[in-house]
Amino acid sequence: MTRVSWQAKQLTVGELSERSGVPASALRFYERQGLIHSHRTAGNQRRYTRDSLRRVAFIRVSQRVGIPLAMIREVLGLLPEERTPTRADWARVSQCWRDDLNTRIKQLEQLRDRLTDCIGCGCLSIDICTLANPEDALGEQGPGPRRLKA
Amino acid sequence: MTRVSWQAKQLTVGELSERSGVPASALRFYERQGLIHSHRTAGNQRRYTRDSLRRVAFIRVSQRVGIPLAMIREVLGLLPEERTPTRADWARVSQCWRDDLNTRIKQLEQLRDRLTDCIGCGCLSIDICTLANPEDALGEQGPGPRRLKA
DNA sequence: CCCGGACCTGAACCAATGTTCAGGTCCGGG
DNA sequence: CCCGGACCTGAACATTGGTTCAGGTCCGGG
Repeated sequence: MTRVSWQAKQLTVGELSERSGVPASALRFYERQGLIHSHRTAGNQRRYTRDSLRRVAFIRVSQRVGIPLAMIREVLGLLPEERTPTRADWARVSQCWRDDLNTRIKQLEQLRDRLTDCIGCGCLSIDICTLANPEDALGEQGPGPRRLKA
Repeated sequence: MTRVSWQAKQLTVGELSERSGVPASALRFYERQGLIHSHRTAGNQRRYTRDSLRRVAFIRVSQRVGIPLAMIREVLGLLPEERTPTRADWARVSQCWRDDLNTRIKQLEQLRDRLTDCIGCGCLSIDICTLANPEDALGEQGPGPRRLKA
């Protein structure tokens, strides 16, 4: 049981892909975007440490919440470099989404509660209705697709 | 007060844009995509009837909920042709999003409740965690950007 | 009747999020 | 040592939801 010989198995792209359910092309893309990292074998092939699994999982979960990759990259940047992140690290990072998540939930609930009223009652005539004029809450953010704003 | 002379004022793109807060370019885009309709003056300029305001409002609200335009177009197709939609019509149509909205809210709540647990406790090691493997609920839908799935 | 501002069209472009492909390299089991 | 499957890169393409631009037309107030 020598320390050195027992290295946690490094994963190839294919393996990480299969384990995470994320296509290898997407993994390479995430890497180009700086969301995950790998080191290379002598033959220039990617090898991932096991915590990449958790990073990838975090990415997908975050995307489900509707967070764009750029923002995910930012909070992933909060994880310690050169040290395998602990549970506390992950908890701290995932805490980042809680407020966002709560805000989103509240917005959707408001929307649900007002949708029928608003559209049904005729106040969806713009100008008045906060549903149709949410600029205050959302603000302009420049061009490009906007996922949860619009 | 002749019937014919009193026509509800038709809106130009610029007016509809200003009233709705939606850029004229977007309105033309929606029209190309079949989400709104106009008729033309002799000089080929667009004129919108007033209920376009409500259509546009509905589109924006729906987008806020995260519905893609294609789906919005479909439910707008449920509105009566050649008759100004009544409140009941609108209510019926907006009913379409309620289930979706409730589902989304439930998913987000679940996500919020499990996020810290899951990531914090280490079960975000994929394979096991329903957060990271939501295929059952979401399913594959082909290529391209996926907004709320991912 | 004229002029400037609003409007028209089609094409090109943007950004996010990936996928696909061509052409070439690596690696491990027999 | 060899072969087929996995991997590499860079470029091109896809999709959603628009914006911007060039080049030309319309329309209404003076």
